Amino acid sequence: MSQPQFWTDLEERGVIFQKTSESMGTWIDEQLSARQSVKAYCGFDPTAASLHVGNLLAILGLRRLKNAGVLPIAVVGGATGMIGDPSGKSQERQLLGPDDIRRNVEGIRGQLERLFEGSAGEDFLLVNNAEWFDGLTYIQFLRDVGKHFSVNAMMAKESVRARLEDREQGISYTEFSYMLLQAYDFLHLYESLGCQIQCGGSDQWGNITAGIDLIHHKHHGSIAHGCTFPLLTTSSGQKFGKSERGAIYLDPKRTHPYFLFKYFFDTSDADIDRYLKLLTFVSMEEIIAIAKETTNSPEKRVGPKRIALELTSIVHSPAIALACEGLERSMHEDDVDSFETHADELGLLDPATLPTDLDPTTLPVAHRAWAELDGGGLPIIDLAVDIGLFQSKSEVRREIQSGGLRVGGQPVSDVGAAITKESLAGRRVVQVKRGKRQKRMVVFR
RNA sequence: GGAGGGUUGCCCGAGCGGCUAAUGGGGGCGGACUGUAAAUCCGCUGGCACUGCCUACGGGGGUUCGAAUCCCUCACCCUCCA
Repeated sequence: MSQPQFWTDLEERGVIFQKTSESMGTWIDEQLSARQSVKAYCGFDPTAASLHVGNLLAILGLRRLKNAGVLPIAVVGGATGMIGDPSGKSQERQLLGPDDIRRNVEGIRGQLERLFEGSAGEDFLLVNNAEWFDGLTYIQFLRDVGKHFSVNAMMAKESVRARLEDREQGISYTEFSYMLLQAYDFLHLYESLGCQIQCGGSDQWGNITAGIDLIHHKHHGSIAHGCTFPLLTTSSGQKFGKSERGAIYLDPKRTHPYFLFKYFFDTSDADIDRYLKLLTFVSMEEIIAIAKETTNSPEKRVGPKRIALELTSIVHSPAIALACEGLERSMHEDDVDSFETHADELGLLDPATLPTDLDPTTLPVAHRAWAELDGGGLPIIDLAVDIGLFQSKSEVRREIQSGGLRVGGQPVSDVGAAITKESLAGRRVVQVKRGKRQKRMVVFR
């Protein structure tokens, strides 16, 4: 039997890593053609009040299904988040309190509405599994759910086995029980909403199949499907979505949009194709064209630029994406006028509109008082540390000695050099650059 | 309960009385090359008031002119026996 177009596209892009059935796509198609509603859910851990780029693949995966006519359900693990999923974790997890979780769930809601381009309750559903776990007693749970699981089978699951074999870490009974909770989520969604599909990261496979087994046990002849998305890594083996500064959040109050833009803009050639396929809605034809363009004239950097633009648009907005691109170009070319325009668009120019609570070292701009240039001027060695480009003055000295520090495009050769009003030649902005990539615009006012 | 082994810089891992801010590898940063990519080669990689001083080899104490290196003690981890 032939696969429907949308499913073929998913497979071609490599979005589907594992699936419970070869005919999953066809089944979805049949249901939709018969005007049956199809629902698919994916769980999100409320470990922080914001999602991060590591969650994007799953969210966009759900959105692809949504585009095909499936109703997405995002399950926020308000209850299970209090337990901690052992999958993919080598350490026992720290437990979150109910207040933290409640706050985190609220933060995530808004982000999902933006990413699903709709409102919760209509275009997609957002549920918190605390709703059905809070009233459930332990005894009830063991009778209704626990009875259907064999410990022997549970111990064979990869997520558990890895921890059993690790004598240093081990696994607590709490985390061992996690898969039952997630299985129950699926059962509950099946019974209450008729949800028949669960998807998630590839580390969720064991939990997903546990849920399907539970549904089959409770409802003979029922149909439930599951699929996983591939584990996204960078070609250099780094964990996707982690910068040296930590996780990259979708919340602009935690991670400035420009930082997110830059993260994707720095994508290496080897990852371009995969990222375009998995993280954007750019068509396959266009992806092939971009690959060709990258081979022919790599200096245009159409691939990385496209990835950065697409993702910044999806996460924030097309206008912000364009401003980021403009800012990046002006930073690269050290074009002060253009920099001021774009920095202003992003609220980076005026200290009053500057996003607060952000790690200043992740921002492309630093603000200093004009008066600091009085007298002998502002010593570069001090400034370079203050704006977070270096951790110590010794580092700056070494950098100067190896010729990697530039101010206003000019290499600094003297360790004792200072910036003065005269050296700025009437300007109020100057670029301080460490090597080729780390740079910051210093604005004096 | 008994017997051993271990804890070194961001990570791994040498050193086992002075020549050790501490070999080597990884990572990170810079330079060359290039396309704001990757690979490769070269250099740097505790701090400061930087030809010097301070801090550092799990914590504390001691021996010694001098200890990461020897002794005592506390904490944590591992292995074997019961």
